[in-house]
Amino acid sequence: MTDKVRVRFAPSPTGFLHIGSLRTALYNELLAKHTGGTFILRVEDTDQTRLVEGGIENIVHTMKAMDLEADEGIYLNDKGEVAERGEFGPYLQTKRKDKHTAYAKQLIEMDKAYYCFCSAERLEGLRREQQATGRPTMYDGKCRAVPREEAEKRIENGEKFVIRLKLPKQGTITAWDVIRDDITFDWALIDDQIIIKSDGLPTYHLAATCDDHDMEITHVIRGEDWLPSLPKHLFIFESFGWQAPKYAHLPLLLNADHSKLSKRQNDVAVEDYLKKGYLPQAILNFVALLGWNPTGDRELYSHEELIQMFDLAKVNKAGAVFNLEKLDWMNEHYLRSISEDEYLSLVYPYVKDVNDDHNFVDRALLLVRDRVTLPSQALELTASILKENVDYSSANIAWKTQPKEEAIERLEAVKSILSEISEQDFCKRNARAEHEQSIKKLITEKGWSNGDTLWPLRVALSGQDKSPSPFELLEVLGKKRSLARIDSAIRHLST
RNA sequence: GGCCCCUUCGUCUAUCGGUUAGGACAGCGGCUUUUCAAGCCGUUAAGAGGGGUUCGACUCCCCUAGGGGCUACCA
Repeated sequence: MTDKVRVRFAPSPTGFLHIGSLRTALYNELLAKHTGGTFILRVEDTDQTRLVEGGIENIVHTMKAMDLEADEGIYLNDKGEVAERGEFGPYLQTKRKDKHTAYAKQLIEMDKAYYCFCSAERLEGLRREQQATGRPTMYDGKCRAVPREEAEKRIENGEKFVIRLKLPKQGTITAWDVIRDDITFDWALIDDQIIIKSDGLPTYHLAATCDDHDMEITHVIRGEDWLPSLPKHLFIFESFGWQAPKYAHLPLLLNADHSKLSKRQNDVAVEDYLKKGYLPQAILNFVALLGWNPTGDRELYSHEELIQMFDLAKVNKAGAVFNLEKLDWMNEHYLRSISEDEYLSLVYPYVKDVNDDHNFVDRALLLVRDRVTLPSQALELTASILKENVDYSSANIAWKTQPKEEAIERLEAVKSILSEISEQDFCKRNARAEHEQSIKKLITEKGWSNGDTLWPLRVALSGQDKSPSPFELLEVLGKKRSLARIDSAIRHLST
């Protein structure tokens, strides 16, 4: 078989791109790109009750932000409107309703499906009774006995109906999964699944299988939660005499307590992570390695490298806990590997309101770069530098048990050498090295220690027990602010 | 309850019968140091349990246990 790979990501437009769906989409895309195949985006909107306004746009937009774009199917045009491209459309499932209806009728012709007139009440009662007696809850097949002529007459008379699959009642079916190998199911335990709802629209089972066939999908990569319905899907392919695609059921993403990843315990929308400032490449890298790792001794991969190394057969079987600590670490890594300009543009929006001096703000942001995990933290990390009046109430200006008088003496001495430096030299690029040299020279000459001089100086400049070094602060603050802060600290010590 | 899937350090994972069971995050310790980070170095920590198969099992098979998913006119 040299057929080109055709894979699809088929989300429901129920609001946002789920982080688990992101991984499913990514694995689909990786397989397509790895093999030179086609990545298709189809939207499964057959549940009219769960549609969300703008849901499709949001999903496609988020995928694009994550560097995932389909080669075929749904996309957003220049105006940001939902559009589609490709030879196998439509790619919006409800637009394929006529095809689905025709396929369902064909199944009925072939005696692989039947009309069912059972009311919701009867089904509910049946289920309750089965539960009470400890039996598996499934449809009892009552309408299998309704002759087709009678069924068609009832439909003509306007009676509500659905169409169910007429599954075998005995025997087993063995399905093959790329990740899990053979899986055997007992037909007797599988429900006659509804494939056409009373609103005339198909359920997932019919729509997805028929569309996958029509779109010539070669590999279906989806979540493990679909595994139990695989026999029904294979039954449909078999009934039509179609060749089924290869199936790969991905392990689930888990909460810390190992339950299926949920809103209650985690942020599950990709846009939530984007909003917090996680970088797309960090999210992509992190999610890719949840359930798969090409080597095991390396963690950082670009999208391109993931494509090169992807191997569907090597995907794990067990679910993976979605653990933010590693994502944080990756985000820090990527935050430090991008250019200064890129870094600043990510972080600047969070602090732009604090100080009008753009240049000053940028330099402060650069100073805390090694401390930033998420761009949103930039504000608190730079606050003590950027605000004009330093508050010393929460810090000790004197070092350890150092007497106040000594701290004042050291600050006065440092101030006097700093006063000699021109405004321009004071804050020129890399002035920090010269500040360090001259202040350390002073310390040596006087026979002082680093601690009893540098601690008071640093706290004088930052107002914080914990902060960047005094030399860096001097350079970024500039002469005027630095001297003012030293004066202010001395005053604070004197009272 | 029934069916299906899964099971290596706390977490993500490597290992496709022979390894001192490797890496990463987190943790811990150290170096550096005026502080906090960063960085560098080091370190703790794992094959659920029981049977087989085999010269040899984390790896193959069976059982048990535990976890998860599904059990809708939702996907």
